[in-house]
Amino acid sequence: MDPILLPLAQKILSKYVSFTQEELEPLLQRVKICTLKKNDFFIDEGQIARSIAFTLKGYLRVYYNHDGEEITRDISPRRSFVTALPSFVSEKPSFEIIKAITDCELLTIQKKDLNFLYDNYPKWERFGRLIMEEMFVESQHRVYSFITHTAEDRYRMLLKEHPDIIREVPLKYIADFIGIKLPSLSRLRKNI
Amino acid sequence: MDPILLPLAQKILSKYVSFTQEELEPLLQRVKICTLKKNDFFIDEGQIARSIAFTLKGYLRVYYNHDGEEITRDISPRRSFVTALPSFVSEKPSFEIIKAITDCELLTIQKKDLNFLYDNYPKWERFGRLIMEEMFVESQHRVYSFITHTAEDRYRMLLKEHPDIIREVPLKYIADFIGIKLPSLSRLRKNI
DNA sequence: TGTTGTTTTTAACAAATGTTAAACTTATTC
DNA sequence: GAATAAGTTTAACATTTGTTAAAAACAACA
Repeated sequence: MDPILLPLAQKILSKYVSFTQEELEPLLQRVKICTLKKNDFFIDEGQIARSIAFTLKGYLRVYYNHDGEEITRDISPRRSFVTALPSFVSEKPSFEIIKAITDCELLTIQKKDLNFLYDNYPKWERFGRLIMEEMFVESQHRVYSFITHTAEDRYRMLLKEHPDIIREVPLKYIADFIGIKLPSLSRLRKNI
Repeated sequence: MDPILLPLAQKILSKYVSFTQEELEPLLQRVKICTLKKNDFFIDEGQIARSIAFTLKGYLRVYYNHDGEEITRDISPRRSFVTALPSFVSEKPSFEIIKAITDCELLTIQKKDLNFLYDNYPKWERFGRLIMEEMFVESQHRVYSFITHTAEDRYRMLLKEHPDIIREVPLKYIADFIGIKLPSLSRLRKNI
């Protein structure tokens, strides 16, 4: 295990539950660093999502095929947890596809290893619950943004909260992410 | 504690984690039945969301005030978990308001009691995690529906999955829920 | 440098949704 | 049951977004 991971893991995790160095051991033994080249798949369609990733570098795109079109649901910012959750939870083939937009560096853990942690360490189960709560709140926030705001508002918000995404991710994916088509996004950008 | 609750609780919960009668005791001691009249608040703006509800009868609406308008994010179907999660998680005043659309009967549990269960029974912590995972998947599903489908599709889907909601909930809330204004919804309905 | 492929913008027209206000329908209340 | 309130539809017009295809800008690479 890369020794550089210890302080990193402590920093990331301390937001949710504080772990001693010892308590982190079971995680550090199970976590792997995974690098992806641009356009590599983290999870392909029909695969079962057996692991969850935390992004260290680069951007992933979560999308699915619908009537021959790729519909992008999410663009992972740095330092966020990513998986095809419906497949991860149900252990059924994934309709969602996760692909590297740029070269990526990820921390990953297998579901079976995560379950081992859940089964044997209550603190890790708690961590899992808190992560899910946070992701759920974030997802609700996104639902609000569709109901409350115009596409232009959503673009401005993204620009403000994740300027790095707008710099580094092709606009066609960003258009999808804010729920409009590419030419409409181009139009908006003229007013900004 | 109402003795009718035991089989009910077992049925609801067994979907996630199976509990023996004994294991259910700590929950049953803490859960309360709460009835609301139409237009009563379950959580009002500025209040801290100290409890979570499970709907037995009736419909709740989750909304917030934005520029003098009420923006409805969610209409709770029967048998679902409802709270103002950002406030519930952070213990800060809620911007979300939860109000009874019809007379309601709810099962509720206080956050402090839930935390007691989490702290003392690993099975309950697991239950909490699984619920959050499910709610998160459901919320992602909703994000997809905004990105992928037209307002008409969303209305048809609601009609198919929750015809009871369309029967019993005023259309102005439903319009909000599917992300359009009331007159637009009326127009759609003509084609259906 | 030139070539190729990708990304982004633009334009013209079509379709969907918003806005406002009035008319209509259905509940509720006295 | 008349009066009032609440909920829904309609219409006319404004605005936003979609669709398609072409042009322009940019990047990657031989």
